Amino acid sequence: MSPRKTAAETRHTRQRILDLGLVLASAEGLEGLTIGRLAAELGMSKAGVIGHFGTKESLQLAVIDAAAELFVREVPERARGVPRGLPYLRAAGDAWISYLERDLLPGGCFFTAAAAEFDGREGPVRDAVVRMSAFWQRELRVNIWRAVSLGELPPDTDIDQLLYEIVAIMLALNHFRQLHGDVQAPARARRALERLL
Amino acid sequence: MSPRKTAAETRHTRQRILDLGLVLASAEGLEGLTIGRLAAELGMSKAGVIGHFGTKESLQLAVIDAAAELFVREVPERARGVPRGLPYLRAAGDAWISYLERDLLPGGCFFTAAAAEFDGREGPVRDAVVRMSAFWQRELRVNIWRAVSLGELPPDTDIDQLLYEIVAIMLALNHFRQLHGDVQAPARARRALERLL
DNA sequence: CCTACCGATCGGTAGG
DNA sequence: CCTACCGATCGGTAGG
Repeated sequence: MSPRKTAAETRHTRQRILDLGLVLASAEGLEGLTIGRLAAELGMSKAGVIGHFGTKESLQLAVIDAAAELFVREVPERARGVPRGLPYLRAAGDAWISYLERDLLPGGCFFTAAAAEFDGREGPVRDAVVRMSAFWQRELRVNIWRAVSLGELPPDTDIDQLLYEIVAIMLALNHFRQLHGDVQAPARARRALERLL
Repeated sequence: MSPRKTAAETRHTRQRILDLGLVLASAEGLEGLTIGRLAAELGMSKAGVIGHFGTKESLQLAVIDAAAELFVREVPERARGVPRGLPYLRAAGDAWISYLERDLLPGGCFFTAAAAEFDGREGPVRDAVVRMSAFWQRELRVNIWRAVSLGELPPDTDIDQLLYEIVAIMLALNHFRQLHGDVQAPARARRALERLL
């Protein structure tokens, strides 16, 4: 009867926009993501694209959410069921390296790119990136703490120092892989992580 | 006689453009750097700005050169005269941390930001960023090799692994400082570096 | 170095 | 979801 799309079709279109937005934003940045380009590549009008989100900023926030979903699916979900503490840290670290190694997004780790892009700015987009980054670091920190409590790591472990060094390994993996095309970077990351844990 | 500017004045204007361009690009990215904004903040016309460079891409390349000059002045120059090998690595590492700690540019390390922005693209700008990054890493690598040769580091040292971990420390310093405002990050970087060297 | 201007694209809106 | 349109800004040029 009605030419209107069903709710399911609307959701599907929205997801198509976000899937492509994630790919484009990882390569060109969240600011370089434009409504016109999304529309052209999806065979839609600009109004059709932005209608799902209202403003470009809302679109950027939705893409960040989509990136977070991808990361959660690829890293913490793969360590689910593993005992908290050192085993969890090792499983999550392996999943994290594997996630970066498989190049799921053309621009590498979405959050590394977004963090570098927005660390000098202010506003809701920066805040969302900070929130996601902080959330995952809290998750790691809790597990480091537990590993120390259980005696899986030395009692004099500096928890924030170890967290710093784990994050450093992953940032470097993304850097060497994306900028220098270094195929040995995942092996280096694994070796560095083994030494820490 | 002539209303034309002298060559010295022209050079001075060009340098003013580059100085501001470096500040703006570190915060908003090399792509976010616009000719119109530079012109407005310098009280010039757009034609006056772009006339010094020809195209935006040439302007971006000139800003990269200016960033390289700043880095060289702040890091390798400060380690000049220090014996090559482990002493040089320690001096350069301290200067590098100090450079990031003093927040000389509002967006943190220019090359870290530029690397993340252009690692998913192609062209002369990306190539220039890769070249600068590779140059400095070669410098570090030579000194690691020498430190091993001189017995300052263990003979079984994996040179590229150590280089990877040094770069990782600096990437993390920039990340924690810029994104999370972590004032303890420089201390963490120093501690991690001491453990490596 | 300027004014004056170009076509292209930006994010976004009105109305259907 | 579309067409048609808006003002603003983009990089860049002509001519002086």
